[in-house]
Parts: sequence; C-alpha cells; structure tokens
Amino acid sequence: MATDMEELQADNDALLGAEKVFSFFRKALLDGRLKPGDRLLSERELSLSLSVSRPVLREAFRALAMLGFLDIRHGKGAYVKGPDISVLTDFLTFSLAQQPDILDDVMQARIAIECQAIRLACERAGDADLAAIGGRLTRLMDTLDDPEAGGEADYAFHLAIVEAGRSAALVTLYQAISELLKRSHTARRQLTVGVQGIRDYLVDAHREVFLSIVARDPDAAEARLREHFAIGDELRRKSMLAAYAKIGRPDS
Amino acid sequence: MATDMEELQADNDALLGAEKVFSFFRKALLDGRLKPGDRLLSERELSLSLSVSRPVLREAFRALAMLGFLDIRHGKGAYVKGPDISVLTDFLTFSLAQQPDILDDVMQARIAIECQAIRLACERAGDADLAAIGGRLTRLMDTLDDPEAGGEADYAFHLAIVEAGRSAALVTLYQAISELLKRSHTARRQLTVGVQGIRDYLVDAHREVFLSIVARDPDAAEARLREHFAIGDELRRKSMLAAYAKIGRPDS
DNA sequence: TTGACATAAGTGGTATGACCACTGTATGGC
DNA sequence: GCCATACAGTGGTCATACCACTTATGTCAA
Repeated sequence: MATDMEELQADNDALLGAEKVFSFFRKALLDGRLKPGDRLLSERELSLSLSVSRPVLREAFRALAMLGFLDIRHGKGAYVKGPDISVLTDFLTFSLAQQPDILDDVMQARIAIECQAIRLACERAGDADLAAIGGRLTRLMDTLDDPEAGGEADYAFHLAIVEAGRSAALVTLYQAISELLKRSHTARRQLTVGVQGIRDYLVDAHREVFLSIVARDPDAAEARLREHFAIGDELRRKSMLAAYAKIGRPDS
Repeated sequence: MATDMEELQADNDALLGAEKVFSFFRKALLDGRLKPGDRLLSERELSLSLSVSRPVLREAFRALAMLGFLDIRHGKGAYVKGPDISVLTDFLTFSLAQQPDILDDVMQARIAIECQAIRLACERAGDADLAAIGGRLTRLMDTLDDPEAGGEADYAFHLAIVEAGRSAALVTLYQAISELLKRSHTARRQLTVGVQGIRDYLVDAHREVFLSIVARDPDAAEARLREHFAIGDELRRKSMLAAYAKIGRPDS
C-alpha cells in the first residue's frame, strides 16, 4: 500500500524478501486473481512458489492479517478478507487514546459527521432507513434505566441516522470512531442517569430528530440535532458539577 | 490493540506466541516504559526475555512496523515510532478506493469535517491560526493558473481552517482522507480551469470564508462554506456537461 | 447398513541453529 | 594524527524439524 507502482512489472527477484510477498498479494488483489473469500496456497507451497523462506512468508502473512487483509485459521489455511474497518477503529482508538480529554474531543467529530449525514438522510433515506431509525428509537425507549444497554441503544439510533445518509465515506469514518463513541455514550449515560426529567428529555429529543428526518427538512433536522448535542453537553456539565459537590461534602 | 485488557495482568506464558509480544509492547507503551524514539532490545535478547522464538518475535515486529509503530533499521535496531497517520491514510485510501464514485462521496466527509471545524475555529482560533489561513489565501491567489499548485494551495487553505478548529479528532480524520481530498482538489481544478470568471470566484469565495472566521461568526462562516461547496459542485457539473458536449462535436 | 471411533494427511504454529548483510566502533598500521 | 582494516552487534534470511489443529478417510463394531 505504501509503495507505489514502480515495481509492478517486476515479478523478478530484485525485491527484498517480504516485499515480494506484499507485491504478489497486491497485484493478485488488483487484477482480480484473488477475491475476498478465496483460500491462498499453503505457506509451504507459496513460499516455494515465491522463492522465499517460510518464516519470511509468515512475517508477511502476519502483517497482512494484522491489517485485516488475511484471515489465518490454524489447520485450515489463509483466506482473503475484504478491507475491515475494525483495523481502522483499533488504530484510531490507539492513536487518539494517547491524548487526554479525547473522549470530549471525539464528540466534535461525531457532531460533524452526524450533522452532515442527517442532511443527506433527509434527501436520500428510503422507507427501510426510516423504519430502521424508528426501530432503534423504540429500543432506546425500552432501555432508559440501564446505562449499559441504554448507551448502546443511543449509539445504535445515531448510527442508523448516519447509515440513512447513504454516504460510504461518512459511514466509514463514523465506524472508525465507533469504539470511542460507545465509551462516550455509556460514560454520559452513567453521569446523567440520575438527573431530574432525563428520561422524558431523551425520548423527546430523539423523537424530534427522527420526525425532522421523516419530514425531510434538512435545516430543521440539523438544528434539532445540534440542540440535542448542546443540551446533552449542558446536562453532562451540571452532573459533573453535582458529582464534585457531593464529593466535597460528607456523603451521609 | 484488538484484544482488550483481560490479559493485562498476565505476563505469564498463557498467551499464544505473538500475542505475548503485542501484549508486552502495548503495556510498555501505556505505562511509559517505552516512548517514541526509544530503541528496543535486540531481537535475540527480547525473544529470550519474552520466551518466544526469534521468528515469532520477528513476525510481531514486522506487523508492528507495518502498522507504523516500529521503525526497523538494518544493522541498528528497532525504534519506537509514534502513531503515524499515513498508515491510516493508506488504509482508508485503499479501503474506499474499491468503490466507484468515491471521489464524489469523500466530498461529503470533507463538508462534514470542515463545517464543524469552521464553527470551532470561530471560537478557538488564535492570531497565529488566522495568520496561517491568511497566508494560505495569498498562496491560493498566486497559483490560480496552475491546476497542480492551485489544487494544493486550495487544499492547504482548507486544512488550515480545520487546524484552526483545534480539535485533534477532526484534524486526524481530515488527514486520514487527505490523499483522496488532494486528488479531488486537482481533479476539480482541471475541470474548471477554463470556466468564465472562475479566477475571481475562487478568490472571492475563499476570502469571504476567511473574513467570516475573522469576524468570529459561526453561522455565517458555515453558511459561506456550504455555499462555496455548492457553487463548486455546480461549476463542476457544468464543466463536465460542456466537456461532453465538446466531445460530441468536431473540435475544429 | 450404519454409526462412532481411530488414523493419516495437510495445514498453520513454534523452535533451533546457522549463515549473510549492514552498521558502528575499535584497533592496528601508516 | 589519520586512515583502513577487523570485529562485534544488529537485523535479514534460510533450512529443518517438530507440535497442534482440522478434516477426510477408513475401519471396526453394533
């Protein structure tokens, strides 16, 4: 992936060991010789065929598996996997996790993606998309008292909106930050679970967002969504203040 | 990275070979024993210390290098590298490249990120950020006639806006799609280079966006930006139509 | 005949030891 | 003092052997 096409014509032995394997794999994938689901030759055969040693071939295999392009199963063989977003998710999670307050900052990415997706959803969503969002809304109402399940339902609802936008790029990015988003969701729920009137608010806010999509009004939908985020932020801040205040006093 | 924290307490030998290496590496990174720039023990020493064979350790090393966490230099050793976005970029480019029309769809992600970032920029941008954007604007005006340099200047301008938003998550995502964005930029410039009044439009549109940020008016800034995108889309469509019409006729 | 079990072949997983190629340093002669 | 060679340490590669898992095949007993 990193290197360019310079060596595409060269199946020759000028390459440095593992590069030969990567080159072979890339080419085979691009010209259709290998498709997701295909089974590769065994390590012994392939290493012979590419004239590299088995350890070298295994290094390359392991790296490809790490990147999600191969699924290696003990005793069965190595199978080609389509590009898998989970790798991207892991990598992003790990990269961003280094910084403090990332759970707050990832909220900005969430707002960005959802606000654009909801606009698209107003134009592009089909009946199935709307039904999916509605279903998640029901699920959300059923799990109001459980921070864990509630957080997941919340995430599922918003994911359905993004998917309704029918933009592969937006969905991919959203999935890429999904791990951090889920954490953020449950963390927020745990903070705000005791707030006065939170149940009614959650239901109303999400329903209004949903109805705006059904009405196919992009500006209103985005506005509702932004409002939802702003209020959520406000609630969260108050809850944190309350929590700190409680810590300060004796908790009789 | 993929697995969770269950085995964090287990330095024991319950792990499957390569996992031991990953576990060690992850732990050492998280508790600060390893920092970017550090040199790892030699393969022979480390394999002994982790009680795995050298080939297994090398497989893990190769995978980590592939992911950008290690820089392995022949004859010198293996050095820890900070997370490198370029891996993410490559992966995203490769994953999304499979689908047709991705260059159009990635525009949705771009709009999403920039529209949110410009809102943040209105609140958070410092003088240095504004100066940076201004500088890119000048550069943009100087390269109006060169599709290549012009495309890059265009990209640089918008990147400066995103950076002015001071959100690590947004910047990271933007960089992740940067490769596709750059292609998109130059492709658009090549299409619209001959359009009547395009030079004046480009300057005016970008300047207005810039001035909105300076005025610190989020709603206006986002509106200007969306308008810019919409008009760009319109221009591009017209140009494509014109190009097709020209092909239909004899090009005397 | 049919079921369950044992066996064998093929696969990935690991280990060992040796050797090559590259790098930096130390040691020798000049 | 300086340069060139030799050496030690490193990653890079290889060949071989063996272990563990999966599957299919075949065999034996009910």
